[in-house]
Amino acid sequence: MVRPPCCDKAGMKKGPWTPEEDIILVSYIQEHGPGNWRAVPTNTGLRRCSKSCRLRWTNYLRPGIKRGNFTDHEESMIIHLQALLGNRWAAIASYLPERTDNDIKNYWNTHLKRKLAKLQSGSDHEEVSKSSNIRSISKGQWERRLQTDIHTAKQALLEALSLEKPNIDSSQSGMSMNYNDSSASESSSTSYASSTENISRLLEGWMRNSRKTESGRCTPQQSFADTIAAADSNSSEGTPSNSHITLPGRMVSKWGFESSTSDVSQSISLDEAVNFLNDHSNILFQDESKPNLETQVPLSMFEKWLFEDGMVTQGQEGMIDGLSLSVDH
DNA sequence: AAAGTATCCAACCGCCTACAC
DNA sequence: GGTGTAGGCGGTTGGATACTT
Repeated sequence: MVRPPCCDKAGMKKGPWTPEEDIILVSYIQEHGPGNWRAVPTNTGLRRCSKSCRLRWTNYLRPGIKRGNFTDHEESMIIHLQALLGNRWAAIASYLPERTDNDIKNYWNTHLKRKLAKLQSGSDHEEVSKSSNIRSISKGQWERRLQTDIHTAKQALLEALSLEKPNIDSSQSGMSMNYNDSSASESSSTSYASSTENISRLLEGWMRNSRKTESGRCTPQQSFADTIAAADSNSSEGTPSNSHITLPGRMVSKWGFESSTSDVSQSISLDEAVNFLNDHSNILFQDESKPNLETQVPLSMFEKWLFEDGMVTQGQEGMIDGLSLSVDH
């Protein structure tokens, strides 16, 4: 039996997403929420397959995604988790809430794999191969253990968390507002698809145009060319602006951008927008696929449980240390 | 400056699983 | 229980960019 394609491939567009497509998708998701991807191309008129829409959202448009360089801590976490879980990128990504599985996978394939390979062919080959043996032995044990214990452990940790909630740095919360986000602003790529902040610039520009055209109404499509121009001019300035906001979908509605047929009936300042985001972040992101950070097991606790309880008792802490120390930065 | 090579990463492909009927 | 479908996942590709010669 041959599986039919997820959608009719004929007439479906492929390749990089355009700003307009992104806005249409974001606008649709703000109205309907993520999910039911099959209906997205039909309802939005996007000539994209449902999978493509889902991927674009989860890997790029979804709020809370951190882009740019991986920190040392993130890097060591990936190495540790990959050693324990294998190439289960989605599982690994669940412990790095701001990173997508695709990002982690790419980072592993392009950076970490090479680093580890370099290490393995290094001078301390003997020690490395010893660690590799330990790793191959421990992986199965740990997978089993993880399967059986992870739920219990998480429950316990969540209970502990509910007693003393850690202060979550706003810069690390699931809500990503890219103003002052150095990692985002670092990206100086000129291609549209490589920069999330372009979406915010786009929307910001669109808002500006909305105000400008309030008296003489025009459709989003009509003002789109101006918006692109505004985004481009912002982009060329090079320095990040405090007004660059990565907009979750529902925000767009608040500002009046509903669909191609909607009127531009509201306009608010960016400060107001930030306040709105702060006030509504719990609502805005509650149904995202990524876990809420408040319900996410903190990495330090997870690591502690993972490595102290297991590795130490099995005399394997050297493996992890060896791996993390071996990663030259 | 131009050509060749390496690297990065967004997006696609195909397989698998869960679920509805 | 069997079948069809949607969504999720990991592997891979290809275009763009960066770097080297």
